[in-house]
Amino acid sequence: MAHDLCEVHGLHPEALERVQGEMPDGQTMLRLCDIFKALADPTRARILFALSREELCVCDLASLTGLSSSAISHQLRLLRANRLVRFRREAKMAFYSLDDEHVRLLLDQGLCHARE
Amino acid sequence: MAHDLCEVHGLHPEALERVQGEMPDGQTMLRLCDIFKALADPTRARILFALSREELCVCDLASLTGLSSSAISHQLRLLRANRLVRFRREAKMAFYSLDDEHVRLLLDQGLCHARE
DNA sequence: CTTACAGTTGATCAATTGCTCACATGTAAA
DNA sequence: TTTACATGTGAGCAATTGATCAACTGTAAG
Repeated sequence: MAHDLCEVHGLHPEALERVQGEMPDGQTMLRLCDIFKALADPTRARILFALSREELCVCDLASLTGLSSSAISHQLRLLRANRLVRFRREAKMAFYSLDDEHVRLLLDQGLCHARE
Repeated sequence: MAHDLCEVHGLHPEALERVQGEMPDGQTMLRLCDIFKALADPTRARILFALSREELCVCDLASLTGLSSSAISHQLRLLRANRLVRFRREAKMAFYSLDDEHVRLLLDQGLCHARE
């Protein structure tokens, strides 16, 4: 017996208990991952970077990325669902922009790290 | 003709040009996405959060997450490949910790946003 | 040497994901 | 009203991903 004891209790129970106490709850963790997931795709990262500089419509973003406006629309839907972008309608067009200053901060911080 | 003109040139060429000028190059973008990808999974997010508080071994992380040490080892390999964690060997154990203060900042910033 | 065990690794498989395609919606010019 | 066109949406498909399983490695106690 005593098999897998390590994986059940861990080798450093005191340290584990400290970490457990501060660990965010499951829902917060999922929300956190959703935010990072939104930033974790080249297309969406380009979209968000562009919107951090200018308010743009779907066509602009399609042109910028070289993808179809359908593809962009799908991604914007996801970004809207995560409340990372908001939009306003004007005639036929939909103008998108960042919903939150936090997003810009995350992007810039990530870029800073990406460039070492 | 003049079909798809929108998707070729965009509707706001001046704005597009401004954004294009500041857009990070492809390699930087991929690196950026790799970093965010590493943070975009609940298991890895938990691992990174834990390591942001304590130096821990694979067993500890397995116990913390309820996953096999194999699963954890796979994820740590990925995190190592992205230079987000480093480790030192001591007898049979491998102690992991965050490789970079930037990671802790990104995590905390993300959490701040996740909690609104 | 033998055993135990922390850790690593490659194969595999189900689930997720990002795009395309075809079609629907809504607005405005002709 | 007809037409053009910016945008949104559901289905489908190929590629990616995260876990499990079954090995294997290396270290240290007996």
